[in-house]
Amino acid sequence: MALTRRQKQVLDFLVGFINRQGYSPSFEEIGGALGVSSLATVHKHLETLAKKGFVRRGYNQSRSVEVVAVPGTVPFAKTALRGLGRRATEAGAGGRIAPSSERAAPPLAKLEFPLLGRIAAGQPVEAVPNPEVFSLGDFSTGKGNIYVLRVKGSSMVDDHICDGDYILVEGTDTASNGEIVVALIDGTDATLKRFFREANGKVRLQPANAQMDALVLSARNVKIQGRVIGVLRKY
Amino acid sequence: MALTRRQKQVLDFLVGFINRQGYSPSFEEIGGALGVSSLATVHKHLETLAKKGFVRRGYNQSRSVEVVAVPGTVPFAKTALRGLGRRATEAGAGGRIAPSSERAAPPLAKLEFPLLGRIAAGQPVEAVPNPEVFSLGDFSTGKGNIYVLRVKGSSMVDDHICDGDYILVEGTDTASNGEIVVALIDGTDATLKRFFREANGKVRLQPANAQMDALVLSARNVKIQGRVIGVLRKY
DNA sequence: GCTTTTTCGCTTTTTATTCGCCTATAATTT
DNA sequence: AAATTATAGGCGAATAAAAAGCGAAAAAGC
Repeated sequence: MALTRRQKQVLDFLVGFINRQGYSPSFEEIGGALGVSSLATVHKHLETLAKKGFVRRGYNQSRSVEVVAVPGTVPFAKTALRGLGRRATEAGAGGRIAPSSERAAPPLAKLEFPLLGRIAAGQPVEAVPNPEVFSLGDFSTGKGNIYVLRVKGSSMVDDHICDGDYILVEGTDTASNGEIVVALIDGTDATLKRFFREANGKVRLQPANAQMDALVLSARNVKIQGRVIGVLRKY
Repeated sequence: MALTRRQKQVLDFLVGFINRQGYSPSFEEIGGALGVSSLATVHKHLETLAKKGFVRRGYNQSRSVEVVAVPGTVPFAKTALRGLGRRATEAGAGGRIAPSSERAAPPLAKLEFPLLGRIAAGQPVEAVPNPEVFSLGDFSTGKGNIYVLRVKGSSMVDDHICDGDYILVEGTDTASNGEIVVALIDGTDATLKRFFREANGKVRLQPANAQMDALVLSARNVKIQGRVIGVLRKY
């Protein structure tokens, strides 16, 4: 069943609120956010959303709204199938990734978004016939433990990795030439650089920043901690 | 059954609108976009599309159009059920096309990764005590529909958005000065630029690329389709 | 006792339906 | 060839229904 504009606005607010706060808003908060002064109206909206199956809540229970579905991509193809098969590997291989697994999962973190097409100059974005789905699962390589780091500093700007960006790192202790790695120097300093193996047991850690010089070090002083498999940026 | 040119135009508009807004357009909006002034005509188009099986909607229900098929699209069951575990049964109950709204509860797999800390030069990465998690849900703003586009071309490189990157877009028809937007020019060309409102009803669409010039256009020729809220890159 | 949700009428706004009529174009019949 | 019929596309206006809104009072939960 489809949503009206207003219903979609309500649902969007719920998703956002719950994702940010970790709990459901009260009727008054919902009304406030949407410019609705009557709780009756809010109530009606929630009932409709529940009837349509996007939301679930307990009768007479405060702040009990859970979002159970989000209207997705138009001609439902391939959705929801990506990135799931590999989970087991990732969870099992890791071990040292911290307690995130013990945390209660939020009712619905929106993990996937429709990939509608390409943007440049040319066709309108309308009418992409077969939207795929983009999800964080697409980053899983199946090879190692994956974690996120926040980038500080601008040693990789020329590679378009900026201060404040998040990098997705796959834990590994080896790397190929040219890969961007998280490396530990002398067991104490972690750094983000491009990795190159040089002659006679040396490695070169090359920043992507014209202002900075490469580090050439003896291989035994450098421990690869992981390689960068993705970049995420929030505005 | 095949579509006429006009019918295809209507369907294309519906697909685009629903993907971008997350809800169905009203008859008036459809008419407006296609240059049709009579609601009767819109109504007739939707009836034909429904009769031909491309669209489904409820009698007398506002904004209830759902697109169930797009010519050139392989139906869900044929493409998707390949090499999957329990998800297959869950998602494809009966093998029919599941309308997005009926999609079952959120995938339990949590596509979240621990946010271990900051990387620059300093502490080793291991030792961060209390990792937060990073998930795509963090991008939900609560304000609009979110979708992903793939970037083609380098009009935004100076803002570190590169060819091949994915951008997360929040569907909206307004924007503030300086925001990166997806804009539709003259109803035909979609483009990615920074948005600035100029004097006397003009807007400036500013690429972030020293080689390119800004476009200054009359506001009515520019339709904002969304604003960029994030960037994703895979290596 | 205090906060939050439910329910009741009732009003307004938004949106869909339907009716009659018009014009092209393509296909069929005379 | 001319006349006829069918079909797609179109117009505007009247009508009807669903969606969205209000305030206040009752009920339920903590």
